[in-house]
Amino acid sequence: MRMSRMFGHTLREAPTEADSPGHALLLRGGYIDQLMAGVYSFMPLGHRVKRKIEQVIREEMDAAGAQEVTLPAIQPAELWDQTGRRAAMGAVLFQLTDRRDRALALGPTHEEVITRLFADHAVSYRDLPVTLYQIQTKFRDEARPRGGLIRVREFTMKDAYSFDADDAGLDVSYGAMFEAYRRIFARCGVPTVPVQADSGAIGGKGSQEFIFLTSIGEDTIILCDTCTYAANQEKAEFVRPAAVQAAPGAPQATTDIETPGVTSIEALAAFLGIEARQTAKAVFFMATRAATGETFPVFAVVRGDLDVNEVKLANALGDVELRPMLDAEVAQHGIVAGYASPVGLRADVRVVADLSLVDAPNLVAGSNRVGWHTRHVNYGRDWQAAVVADITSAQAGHGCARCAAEGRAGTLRAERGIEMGHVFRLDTTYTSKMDVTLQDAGGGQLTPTMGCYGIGVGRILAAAVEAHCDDAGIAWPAAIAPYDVHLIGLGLDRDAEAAADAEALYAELRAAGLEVLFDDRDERPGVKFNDADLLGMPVRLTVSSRNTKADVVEVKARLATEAESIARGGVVTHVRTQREQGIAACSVEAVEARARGR
RNA sequence: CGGGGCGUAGCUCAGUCUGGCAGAGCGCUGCGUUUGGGACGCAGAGGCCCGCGGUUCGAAUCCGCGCGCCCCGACCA
Repeated sequence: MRMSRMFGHTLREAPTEADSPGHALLLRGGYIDQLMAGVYSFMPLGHRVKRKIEQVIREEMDAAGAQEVTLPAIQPAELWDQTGRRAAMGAVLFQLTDRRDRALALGPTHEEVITRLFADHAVSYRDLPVTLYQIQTKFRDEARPRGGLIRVREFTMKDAYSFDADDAGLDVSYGAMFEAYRRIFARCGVPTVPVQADSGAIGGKGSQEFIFLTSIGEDTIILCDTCTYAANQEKAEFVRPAAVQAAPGAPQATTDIETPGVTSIEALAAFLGIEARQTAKAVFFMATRAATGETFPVFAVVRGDLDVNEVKLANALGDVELRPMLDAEVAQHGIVAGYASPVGLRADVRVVADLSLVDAPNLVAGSNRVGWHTRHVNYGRDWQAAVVADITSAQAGHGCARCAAEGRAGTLRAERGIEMGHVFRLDTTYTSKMDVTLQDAGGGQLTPTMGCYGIGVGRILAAAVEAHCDDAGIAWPAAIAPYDVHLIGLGLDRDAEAAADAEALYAELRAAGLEVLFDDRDERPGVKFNDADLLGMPVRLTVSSRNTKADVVEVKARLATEAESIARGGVVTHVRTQREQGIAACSVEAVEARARGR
């Protein structure tokens, strides 16, 4: 491509909308353009990167035995009613009506469509196993798009769906996708860590996310410093710090103490001169059961040094949506905010206790009257919970549960990260809701078990830039760079010989199968060098009068500090070798080694 | 959905408080000089000052109502 003909210009200053270094570089380089909140165009350079990422994905999916399809983006809304997800998705689902007033939706994901397609065309166990995938535009009306290409409302996603006869089959399909994902992220130069994750609204029995660890991430990831345990904070298990045990003898009798104006755990601990873990903390929610629409109050109790984890709490209650209780509802249920107590609660309030409370004696809890707390509150003796479960979040410094189970001491740390891909064991969640059965080998019927596997193409692009850039610009991983080589011609309008040399080299490189961005513009050298650094092709070549006279070409890898002169005759081979080395550098081992080490 | 900020040239931003010719730098066009890390001179082009309504002799500027974008939070497959 001749730069003199390429659509789009580089910017010296980044538009103010840029909110990360990588996003700024993509905007400055003319890779992407924002049309509205969370909706982007990919300009020629950005489009090329996107296509290359898709190609990597396609190759790995095909190699894993998956078959590519294209599913409709526009779908009947009633399909979403069959699984109850039209309601579950809520406002995130883009909905519209056609001219006959039929309710439609723009696909945010395709479990329903693929399950229908599968049901229509698979008839017996002999059709299993099968994995189908597509690379498609998804639509999600996110409440708040952010982070450049990270959280957007229209985006390209690769989604794959596996169908198997049984759990053992699902394990094989899931494993194949998991390994393909590791290769995809590595080849694209994006370091990721697989972490245990909550399945969320998509349902199913367990899932793992591939996380790119970065300070601009929107998820909190918990990692062990000793073993390989890693999990999303929504899901992470941990060893609770020990409770302060009672002095020898039985739990003491409760006594009320006056605590004027003391409504937070910190204030309470300071006021009484005790630790936060010697207190009980209460948080109240309204829960709505998704299946029935039934609404009920929830009173969550955790030890004072821990925080309620809403995802875990919702899971402990089973298939509910939670929202914080309004002030009026708090009063209506006889709860005194700031001094709430699990002791003597009304029967219609569902009490859920964290595991940390069961063996923590003599805690200080609220008295359920303004200005008073109660000492020596004990679970079992003074109050009971409908559910006792893990409903608190792991935090940095907590113990690693896996290490503890295996007799080691591991300490957890917390980092920010972005979800690049997510693999789910859906089990028969969708096939049973949509009533899909196949004939089995024995003349009976079987309900296939599913897996689903997603990757955000735009997120890979954005993360690749965040992971590979410097102050001057982008440094693309070899496999996804828009062009393999950036060929700069200096002073070509003044030197016909150098101009002919540059043209010849441009042709030779292309004839050798390399993709070349040729800066043939009438610009000063500084402009060209700076644009080359900004745009970030892996290799830069410079042809100029003095190089042509010496029968050499200057070569510089994007991140190298110095250029080197090599004989004109060896340029094509040299570039090809550099490209191969660049691709080899993105091995699974090399990229994953980088992933945790940030 | 709650809180905050911002909408003026392709980009970055002055001008708004205190109403009175639509501005600067970069970028863009032409000519000339220059030419190895974002040159210089001369001459130009480019604006629904987010929109609508109001106040006023007069509104980018003041008032009201919208819309859009960004940030923090809530939410997030």
